Amino acid sequence: MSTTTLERPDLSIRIITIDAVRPAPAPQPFRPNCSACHLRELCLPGGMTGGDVERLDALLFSRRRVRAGQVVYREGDRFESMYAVRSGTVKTSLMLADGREQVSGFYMAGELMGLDALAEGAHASTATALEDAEVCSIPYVHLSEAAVASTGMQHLVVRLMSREIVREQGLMLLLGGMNAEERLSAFLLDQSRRLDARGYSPSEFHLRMSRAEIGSYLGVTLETVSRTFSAFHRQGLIMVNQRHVRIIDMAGLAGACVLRTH
Amino acid sequence: MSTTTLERPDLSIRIITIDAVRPAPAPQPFRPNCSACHLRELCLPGGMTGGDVERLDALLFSRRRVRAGQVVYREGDRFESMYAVRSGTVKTSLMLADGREQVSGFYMAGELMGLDALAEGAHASTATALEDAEVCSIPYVHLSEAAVASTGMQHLVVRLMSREIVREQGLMLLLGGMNAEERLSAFLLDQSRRLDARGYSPSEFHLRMSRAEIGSYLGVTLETVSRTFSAFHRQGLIMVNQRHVRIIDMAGLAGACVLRTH
DNA sequence: CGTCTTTTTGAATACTGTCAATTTAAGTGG
DNA sequence: CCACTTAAATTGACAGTATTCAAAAAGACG
Repeated sequence: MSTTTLERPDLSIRIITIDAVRPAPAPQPFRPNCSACHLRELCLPGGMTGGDVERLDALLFSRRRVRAGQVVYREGDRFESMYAVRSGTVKTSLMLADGREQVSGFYMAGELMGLDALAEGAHASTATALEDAEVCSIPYVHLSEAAVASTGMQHLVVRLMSREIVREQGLMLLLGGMNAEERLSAFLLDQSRRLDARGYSPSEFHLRMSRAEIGSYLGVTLETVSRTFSAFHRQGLIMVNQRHVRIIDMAGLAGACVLRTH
Repeated sequence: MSTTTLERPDLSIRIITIDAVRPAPAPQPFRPNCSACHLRELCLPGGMTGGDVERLDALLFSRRRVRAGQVVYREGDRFESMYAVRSGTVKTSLMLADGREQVSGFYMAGELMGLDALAEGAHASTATALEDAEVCSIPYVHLSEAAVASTGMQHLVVRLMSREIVREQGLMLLLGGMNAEERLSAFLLDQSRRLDARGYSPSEFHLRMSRAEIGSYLGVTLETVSRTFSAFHRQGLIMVNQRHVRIIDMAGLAGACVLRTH
């Protein structure tokens, strides 16, 4: 097979800081505020009025660096904060009875994690950074207090949770009624759309997750993921080299996503 | 195959009322109150303090009868109310691009539907009664106003939504990593547990949904559902005759539910 | 009682998982 | 910088499971 050459405009540069040799320090004293954040439109404050954004700023978020492979929160941890991804990519996963890992989501800049924790007061999944990342920690007690004062804040929380419910419904459809090609094309189109919304190229990107993680998320084996990538390549829909993907035929890929007759 | 005879303690009696021949009347003037409802513990008020239950009573719920096959709300309808099932069974489903129906949930007495509507202000699924049923309609504007006054009410909504997220996560695990036998045993055990919580027999019950609906929900074909029922019968785990199920070996059925190695 | 729907069952096919080997990339230490 | 080790991805062969197509049986309903 010919070696596919792709530009790599999105390779992250690992910044080796002093932190790497010091023992892990306490959360950094960063006090980011939402009104100045470049993710304003995508993240929590999206669609909020000025007054409510100021209320968000008053919640004393803290920002935390997470290195590739490190955990943001762990399944079973007492619920204290929700987390917004500021940079990098994070996966959430559940540990199954037999010790295997089931990936339940991938989160990009501006997306919120940890909404499944409110039911039981403990996190229902584990969040792990797939690359060096930054997350904003949103203390729930503060958010909850703010919601008492402002209906805008109440609706914010409710809308975010409802959005998560709808997201999971989409995944259920995918897992319930699609074959391997449909699953992978839906996955690639979803990635493309979300990267596009963040100002990256929708047609050429670098996947931050392994074949095994994609497979777990999509409910197929890593071998099937790999084979399906190759099949798309042969069909001229994409160019793929390891984790680098270039979508050649966006419409064709969308066509592969039509639900099968079942 | 031998005909399995089962008692049917749960056959519903169709009450034919005058309503059946009159044109559909406006929602009945029932003003049920939560504090007197026998579903108090299972439903919205579960775990609430006296004051908050009184606030629920003040929300002016209305109760509505729904006949088998009728729709409670439809995908795309503007979101005005959430619904609690008071009696009967309701399914929620989504219409796929190719016209097929994908079942996303089954709801019993005390369970809440319509939480997926808050994100977009429109219902994301259609709720259809599987048998004659009664639902309580909970106007969201009233609930929202009550939440302004009471943190207890705020937490109620948030907890309910989080619970729905966790429910869907469980379904994702099922769809993502289980084979047909594991799916059906998980389904039967879930039905058993929920019927048990409502005071019905956990070991013998009447399914209100068709094989096709079960299959859609579990992500397999109706033929596979039927075959798997027969297989469980042969294995001595259950007795099954059409929609009547008696669980013979609860532990054995739970054993069939262990996640496969994948 | 006949019609329609639902359920069951069979046979053949297609798809995906499993096992195994190879290739490629990435990381480590001399 | 290179050899070595480890991990990730690809590919092939085969087996197993679920789907598809088809037909028959059992209920439901007017």
